[in-house]
Amino acid sequence: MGRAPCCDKANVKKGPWSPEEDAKLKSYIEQHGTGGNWIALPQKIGLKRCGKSCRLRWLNYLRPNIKHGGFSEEEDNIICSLYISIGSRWSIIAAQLPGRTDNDIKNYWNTRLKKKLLGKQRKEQQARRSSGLKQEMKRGNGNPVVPADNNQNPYWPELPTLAPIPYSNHEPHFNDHASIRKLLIKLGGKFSDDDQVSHNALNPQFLVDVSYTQQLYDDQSINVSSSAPMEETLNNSDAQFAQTQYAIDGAAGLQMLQGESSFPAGLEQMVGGNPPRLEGLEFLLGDDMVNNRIRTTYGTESMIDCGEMGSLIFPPDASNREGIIQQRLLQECTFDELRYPGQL
DNA sequence: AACTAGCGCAACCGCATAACC
DNA sequence: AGGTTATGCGGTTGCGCTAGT
Repeated sequence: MGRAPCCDKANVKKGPWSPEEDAKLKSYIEQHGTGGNWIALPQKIGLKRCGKSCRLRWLNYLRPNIKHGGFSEEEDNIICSLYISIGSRWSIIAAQLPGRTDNDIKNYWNTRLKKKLLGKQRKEQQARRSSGLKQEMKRGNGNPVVPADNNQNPYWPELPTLAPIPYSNHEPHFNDHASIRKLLIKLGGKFSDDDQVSHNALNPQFLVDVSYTQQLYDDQSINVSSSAPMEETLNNSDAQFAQTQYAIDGAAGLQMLQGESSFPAGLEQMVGGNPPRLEGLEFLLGDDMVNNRIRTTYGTESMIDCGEMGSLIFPPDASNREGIIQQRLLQECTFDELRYPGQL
């Protein structure tokens, strides 16, 4: 037996929403909320729409503070970084971009950003090829080849260094402990009272102080401890999440270490726990990268080695910093010191 | 001016999972 | 514990607009 349909398809209107329908839905939700039941909502308002459709319309279009179009370079950057780290998990990516919906980001990526990066990549490849050719000609080599450069990823476009995202204090998400906790649990998954933060903590490739995220969250520190239970840390309002460290293992974390990104540290959990989807990213990562993604296995699915991802994403000088970073982390230096070397 | 191809976006579909009974 | 229902999410589709011919 198949699954019961969520609504009576015959009596449900489809297609674009009229301004009247929008107004009905908006005013009702603004006055009464969703009532926790989207399926019943259209009947209450007298809309001939499926509950799912109402929910989508509200979330993607009618909800207050929704931004449409006009993506900034910074937003592009964040989307790219996150896409590489976690794949097409649009809702999580959207959560890092206030006012953006998953649908919007998905559309933007599929229709523009991918092409934009592809264009950049082609330009760079061309430039590299021609400069290599010139060098070989200078040396008098009659059979020029494109120079092999293991440190430099030819597929990653140069992206400007990110400034911190100016999160609004009025943004509803992440400005309370419960939301942060929810996010981190969602991202990291398994936190029990006895648990260390994650398996990453047992093998702390990277440890960073995440005090930087304070700026993002209305001055409420989220300092997640690798030595204290996650739950306890998140519940500890008195200590205001006392200065601790958080294990980072993966592209997103490394990126943060190197000051190239500005999304919350909790995301690294996902990088470690969920293999990034690289299919279709050949233009960014190169065919070899995508095809030979078997490095570390998580169950039956393979994922790419995060260290390799790191060197892919960062320019050569940045990846050389890895050793220094690890040394410094051993000395328990803070993330801010890494981000702003010599400035603190 | 008419036609067409490509693009961008809103909306739909179906699956996975959470929540409830 | 197992079945049912609601919700959330990512992939896909279809339509309207625009630029090119």
